[in-house]
Amino acid sequence: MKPSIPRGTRDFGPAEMQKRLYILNLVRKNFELFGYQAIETPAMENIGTLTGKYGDEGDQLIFKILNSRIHESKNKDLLHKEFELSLESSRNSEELTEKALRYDLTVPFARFVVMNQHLLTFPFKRYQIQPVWRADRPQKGRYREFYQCDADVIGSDSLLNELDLIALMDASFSELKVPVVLKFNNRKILTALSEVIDEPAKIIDITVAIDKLDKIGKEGVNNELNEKGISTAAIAKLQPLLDFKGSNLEKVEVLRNLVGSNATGAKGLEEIEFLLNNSVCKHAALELDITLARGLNYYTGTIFEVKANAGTFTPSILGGGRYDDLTGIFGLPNMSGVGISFGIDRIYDVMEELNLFPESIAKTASCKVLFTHFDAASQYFCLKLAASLRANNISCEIYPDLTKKLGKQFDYANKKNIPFVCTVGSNEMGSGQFAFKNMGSGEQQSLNLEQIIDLLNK
RNA sequence: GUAGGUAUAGCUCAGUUGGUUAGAGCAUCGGUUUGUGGUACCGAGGGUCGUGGGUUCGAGCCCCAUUACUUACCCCA
Repeated sequence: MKPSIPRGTRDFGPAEMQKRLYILNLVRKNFELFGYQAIETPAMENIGTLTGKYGDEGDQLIFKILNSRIHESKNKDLLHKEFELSLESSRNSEELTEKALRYDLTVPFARFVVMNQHLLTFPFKRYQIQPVWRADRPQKGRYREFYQCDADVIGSDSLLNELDLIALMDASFSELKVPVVLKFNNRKILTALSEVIDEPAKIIDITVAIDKLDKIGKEGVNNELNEKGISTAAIAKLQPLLDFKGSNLEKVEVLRNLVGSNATGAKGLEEIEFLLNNSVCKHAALELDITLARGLNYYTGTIFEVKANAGTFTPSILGGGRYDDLTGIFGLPNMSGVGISFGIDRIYDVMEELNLFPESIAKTASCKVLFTHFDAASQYFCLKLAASLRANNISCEIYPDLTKKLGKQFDYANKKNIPFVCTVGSNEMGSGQFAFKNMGSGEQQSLNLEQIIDLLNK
């Protein structure tokens, strides 16, 4: 059988993992630096936990898991009916599928908070680094299995949390040396907008259309609004938003004219101004993007999106925002939360594109010393030497196969970037002086075990 | 769902208007070198040319279908 893996999934070899871990460890370090604690949740959730949280398009992209042992069902007539119904529409039938792979980490987190509320101290700050799955059509920078690295605070509506997250994003991208634009907006503005133009029911259509402005342009947005049945008068009122270009503060004024009189709009403006006045970005370019909307349904306040600036390749590498009532659906109301999600797979792609990985990563060796030998006796002797090195916290390995060819064993060390080779034969076993070679310089000396340990611990 | 591109050795790819036994580099194994790697030289193994059909005296190459992968749109990390 020809080996293959499902489309949109990838294997990661040692070289790639070195680079992935570089990003991952840096992000994890910053999460902990800012006081977030690790949690994990299962790869699969009950399907009802996930559906309805991501918008119609999002729901279509959830990977569903077929119930096991349906062939043993006692009610096959019902199964036949459910299957036929599911051919007609995208409804979920729990008879056929009651579990699904998680689509993001935020919704499982909300579920976790509700189930574990008696154990948690609020405001609760958690981080979570796990894969998620989306039944998307893969293409450049888009995978069906990818990692999200989430940091969320729940149980606090203070805007200090937003400021802290901005600092966290700024520090992380600065350390990774990835050039970014940190865009933000506030869903309250979009809510107010839909009220001001008398189309409150169309808020999602409006936000989705506006979000596409930089891709399809003003006319494209207007066409889409028109197709969604938004009135001409309402579209006319939106034009100042689509036309405007200028500084962050000038954008605030445009918004004030548009939605300042609306109570929700005024609140949104207040929040935006607070973030503009108090956030500190040393690396990222902070930009109020009044057309940023984001597809996920659960956001209600601040929304974040970070775009990498890698020439023509400018994928969105982080998303996030505030959700006021995500736990309400699970029976715990009044729990405002805010969080962000680093997309490390795309960060990896950007860093590869811009050559941002430190060179030292490529040279990382599997261990420090390789023991080479000639026969079973000398190989066995290496076991004791290896144990001594490891007891001194020096990583090492013994060439596992028996071969008379030293060259082959040296070649192995060379290919694995192992910096030192210690050769053990009958002479060495007798004298306790080992042939110890530095693979970089080619220099070789005769040392006893103690001298080797001293040299490597320097 | 819509539209393009690709499919030849383990990997990356050549392969002329259709012509005899389908090639290269890398990788693997062996040798030059039976106690020393990177460089060099010599040699070996490894392919039903994605699959099925068609055109032709003759198909890796042309035509049709099909599958997989990939890119763009939609949406998103």
